[in-house]
Amino acid sequence: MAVDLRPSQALKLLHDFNYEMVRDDDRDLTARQVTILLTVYLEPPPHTVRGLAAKLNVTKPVITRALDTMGRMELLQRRRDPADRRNVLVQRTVKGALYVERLADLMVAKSKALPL
Amino acid sequence: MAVDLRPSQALKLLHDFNYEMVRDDDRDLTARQVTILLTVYLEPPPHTVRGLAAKLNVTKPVITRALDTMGRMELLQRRRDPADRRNVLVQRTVKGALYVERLADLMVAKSKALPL
DNA sequence: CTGAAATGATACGGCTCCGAAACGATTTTT
DNA sequence: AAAAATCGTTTCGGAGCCGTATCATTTCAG
Repeated sequence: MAVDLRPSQALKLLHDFNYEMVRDDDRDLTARQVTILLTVYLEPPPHTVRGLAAKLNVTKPVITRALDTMGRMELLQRRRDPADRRNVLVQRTVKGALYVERLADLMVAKSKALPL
Repeated sequence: MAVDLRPSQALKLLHDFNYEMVRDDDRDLTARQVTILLTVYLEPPPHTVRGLAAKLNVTKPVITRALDTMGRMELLQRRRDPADRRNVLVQRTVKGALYVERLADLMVAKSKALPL
């Protein structure tokens, strides 16, 4: 069955999802950080700093700093590319997988509560 | 028909939506700002600083500053409550309505593109 | 009429993020 | 082997957002 979302439902879903995130977490990820995280978890590897920067249309330092931040949070990890040691490969972590799973569950729960 | 979203679809929707927002706008709203904006546009008035702060579980200055920022962007506007001049009523604007409409359209478009 | 309560705004110091530019390490080209 | 190119990081000054504490205005209670 296709996902058929009306504009009013889309807005309510967006609101309810953000509302829950804002209420729960003291400090949450920026839109850029979420996009980086989900890109790494949803799209096929490898993910490099340069590749992510080009894909998201941001500068390289933005990626580096986002990796610093989300690395501290253990949501992502860096690893040198053994083939070309100039590259840094961005990889998933257990904690990151759980975080992404929580995002998915929250979206699903909020979508189920939408009015017909 | 109910909105039936699987976890993998939810994540892709979240990713695609954020991706587009990040790529388009140089500077985007924070999760808190989005939540404030959608609360004002989706829930029945009146909306006061104190009421929004309590609802979102944030401090009052957070709301004041968000109103400063989104007021400059003309997405929301302040108005003194004539009945009780201590209150500030947060109201919609034409520009804000267009912005919210754009959010809805983007969500709908991305949901239509989801795999079955 | 005066003091307390309520409301939103402001001041402050701290933290994070930003883009541009410069930098060190590594690889590729000449 | 030297020079050029590539990649990610760091540095810099600037801007935004944070929570706490305080402030001015307005309303309400005694």
